[in-house]
Amino acid sequence: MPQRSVVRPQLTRESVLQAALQLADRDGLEALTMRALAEQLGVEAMSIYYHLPNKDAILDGLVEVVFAEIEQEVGGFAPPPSTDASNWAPALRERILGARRVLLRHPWLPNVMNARGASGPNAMRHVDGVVGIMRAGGMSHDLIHHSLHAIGSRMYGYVQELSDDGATPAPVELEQLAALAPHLAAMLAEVVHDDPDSTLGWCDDQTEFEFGLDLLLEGLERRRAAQPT
Amino acid sequence: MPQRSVVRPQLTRESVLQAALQLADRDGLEALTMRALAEQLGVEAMSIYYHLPNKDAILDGLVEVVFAEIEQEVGGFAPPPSTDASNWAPALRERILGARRVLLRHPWLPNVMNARGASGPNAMRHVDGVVGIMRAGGMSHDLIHHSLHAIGSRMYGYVQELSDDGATPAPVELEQLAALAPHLAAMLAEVVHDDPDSTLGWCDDQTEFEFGLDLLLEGLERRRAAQPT
DNA sequence: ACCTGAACACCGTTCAAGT
DNA sequence: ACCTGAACACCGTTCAAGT
Repeated sequence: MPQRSVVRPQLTRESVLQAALQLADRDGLEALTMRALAEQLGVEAMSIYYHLPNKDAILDGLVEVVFAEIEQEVGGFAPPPSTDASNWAPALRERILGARRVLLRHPWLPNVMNARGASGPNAMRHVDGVVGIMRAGGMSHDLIHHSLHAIGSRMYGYVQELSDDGATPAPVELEQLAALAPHLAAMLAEVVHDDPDSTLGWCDDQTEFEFGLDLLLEGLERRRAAQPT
Repeated sequence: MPQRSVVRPQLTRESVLQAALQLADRDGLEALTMRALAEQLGVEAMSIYYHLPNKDAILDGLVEVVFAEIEQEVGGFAPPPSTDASNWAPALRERILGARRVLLRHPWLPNVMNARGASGPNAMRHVDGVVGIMRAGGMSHDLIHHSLHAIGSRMYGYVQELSDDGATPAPVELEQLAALAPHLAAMLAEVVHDDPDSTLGWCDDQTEFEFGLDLLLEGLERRRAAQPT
């Protein structure tokens, strides 16, 4: 007699992730243990493993769930149709502030991304939208690439890097990516093509660091010179 | 007969931190456990607790050890004597790149700072030097304050924020800080004074986020407009 | 197919005990 | 003063077993 299925709906991947999200939002990331999560679900800890292979899979799933929420918040990842050279920056600004509004609801997520990365389809499509906005603004793929590094910590609410893991994608993977994130795939194809040496990690971290740093220093010097004396 | 004191020098706070640094550099942060650290020292795990109260104290100690290394690398935290409005930006650039060179030798440290903060005396004096450079360049305390937020992730090799914990320092603490980090203390005194509402967390995170974001967007727009067509 | 219980190999840490 | 050993309360996870 499946009486208990009346009081406790059904354990699924989705219900586990939903409960994990609530638990982390309420009590923080360190409170998200398999045992605490099971208790919240009214189930034994080991039951979770039937629906998700391990805790890392839960964390990866949470990142994707939140990026789905970001997609809602910004009205879809596609660049606004009217984006051009005159308004790409405000469009990107809105996109990034929208992502930030969501991340402020889940302040523990940047730490998860920092530890586990954010390379699921939703996260990829988010980046794709940002690339699309810059592309519509008339930026070269090379400049877009540098820009992604420069704004990375802002995009993800202060996290490490975009993807040091993002070692050179094999051509096959790049084809798969193109279906999901065409702007991003086009950028990668061009950047990798232009610099074929960079087979292990296609980004020169030092160059990217200095690019972003100089952007900030230039802006600060302008602010300084504009100060009332 | 203290024979073993010949083969194993003496356990001290410093030798524990030195071994912890080596262990983290070699095997990563997740390999730094009390038991593994004890083994590296040729001692039982519990012996460490005689010299340091707990693991958090070890992590805090490591942050300070690395900031001492940064002090060496940049030739002292004091601003170069010749710093003025014409060269403050290159001076700050060198300071930040020097810190980065050290952090690249200890790539696990940003994660420690992210989790534990960096509020020891050496870390404070590092920030003090940065404030001093900007001050010598003729920036107002208010602009310096915004600037610190904007370059925070670069200063610390991509970490969260400067100090959300840095809630309003009590006047007494501020006096103590002045002895260690006079430029920083002067800035805090002025900024807190100007905005007395901000008794809980003297920074408007949203404002600081947008300040840094706009700095980047402006710079990127200039780069875009300068592209060859 | 879905869930459970006992057990294992780890953590950081307390506490009483050794020398 | 300095170090040890056993034990505790946690982790994530394996594996055989239940229904």
